[in-house]
Amino acid sequence: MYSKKISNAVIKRLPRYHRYLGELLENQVTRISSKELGDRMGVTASQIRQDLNNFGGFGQQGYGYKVEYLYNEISQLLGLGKKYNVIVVGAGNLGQALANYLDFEKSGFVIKALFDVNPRLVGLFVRGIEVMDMDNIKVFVKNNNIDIAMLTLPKANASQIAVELVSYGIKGIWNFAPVNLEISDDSVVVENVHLFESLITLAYIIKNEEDPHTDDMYSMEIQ
Amino acid sequence: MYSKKISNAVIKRLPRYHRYLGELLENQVTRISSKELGDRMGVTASQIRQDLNNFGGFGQQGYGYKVEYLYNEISQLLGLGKKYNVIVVGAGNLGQALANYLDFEKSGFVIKALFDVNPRLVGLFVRGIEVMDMDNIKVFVKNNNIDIAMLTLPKANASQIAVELVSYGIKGIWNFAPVNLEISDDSVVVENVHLFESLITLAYIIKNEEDPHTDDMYSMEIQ
DNA sequence: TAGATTGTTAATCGATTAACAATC
DNA sequence: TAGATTGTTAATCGATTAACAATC
Repeated sequence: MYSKKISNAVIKRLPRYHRYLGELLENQVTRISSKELGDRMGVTASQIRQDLNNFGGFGQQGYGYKVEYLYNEISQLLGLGKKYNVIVVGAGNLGQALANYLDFEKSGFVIKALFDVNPRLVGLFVRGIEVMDMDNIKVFVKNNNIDIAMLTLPKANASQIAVELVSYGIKGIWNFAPVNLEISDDSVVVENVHLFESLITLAYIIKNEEDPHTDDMYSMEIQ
Repeated sequence: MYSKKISNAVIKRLPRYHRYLGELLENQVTRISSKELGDRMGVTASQIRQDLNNFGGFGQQGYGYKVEYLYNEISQLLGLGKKYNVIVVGAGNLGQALANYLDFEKSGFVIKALFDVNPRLVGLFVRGIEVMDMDNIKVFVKNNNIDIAMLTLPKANASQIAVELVSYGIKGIWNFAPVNLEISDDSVVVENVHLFESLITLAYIIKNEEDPHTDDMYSMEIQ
């Protein structure tokens, strides 16, 4: 069966369509054209139609798109409604913040445990979820069918632990450590969130907008 | 004076070059060719040379690049070494995690205060930094020359507060709220960090790699 | 039916890669 | 000098936008 490759650019836009459609739904909007949705989102109608047609024809000529139907279709595409078992590796501030973020749970990302090497943290409970010693991670991942690890470790340990996690059968790593994980195994998906680089980029653009030598040439479009 | 527009794609790669060069420096590597740097980073030598030549010729023919020199030049380009006054707006888990992240301070992003509406949080100190009542934000921003606001508010309040901050003269907003801030004012730069969308994207790719109907067609390249 | 808007093909634009003369 | 590798121009590739026939 042939199916064409979906570009990463398109995939990254899907959650955003989903979010906007969710808002329309909340506001009792029942139908929308690609033109109007594009105007609201700040993208072209063409792009929306091209993107959606990677996955199928969800609209009707002369009418537009049914908001609820399209919302549900995109939910399906994204796999929302599926349940993912998650661990948080590194129970510092960021790890705890992630564990406390309830919206993940609502969307099917169920956090099963946190892990840390720090004995002061081990045994604590964050929102009812236990912080376990890193030594237990292997057994835990294997016994609890863990799909995704949220990695909030310091740079020094991140790569090694990531490789271990992959060997225990984890399917995805959401990486907050400031390293690019080098994992040869193709069965794992890595998504890097380099917060620091994001902040530096922001500062760079501020700096150059202020700079009187340069024209106003950096757009504020981002993400 | 003419200067050509630097594309966003290039700007977003600069911090990554900076990071790799920093690591080379730590390992006492003194020179590197675009070929070897590209191999390490997983990009083409061409891309590195093209990117750098947006800003000037930093290398020498037949030799390559001096690591320390190039590192310093990119630091300069990015404005590292400059000092930015920062506030964290929303002192929940994520806000506190950001305030605790020392690496920001090291790089010149000095957090001056946190703000929250929750009276339980107001008056607390996070790493010696006071959590203040949101009512004080206007005066504080104006009196303390605040450059950047890290916004970790719930969706409902984010847009309104963002608009206010802009009116108080803030230059950049690092937005963690799951909304696209609509700010017409061109003098402010917004960088959105939509963590939830990032996680959904990860899950989507996992799902489709597993799915036996589709070939292995989603690359694990990300960011 | 007439008007609107899709799905889809074609044109454009921009970013990446390749090639190579310049030169250290 | 000969070899290596840059800076830069040209070619390719992919993503975005425009156009329009199909059709609700």
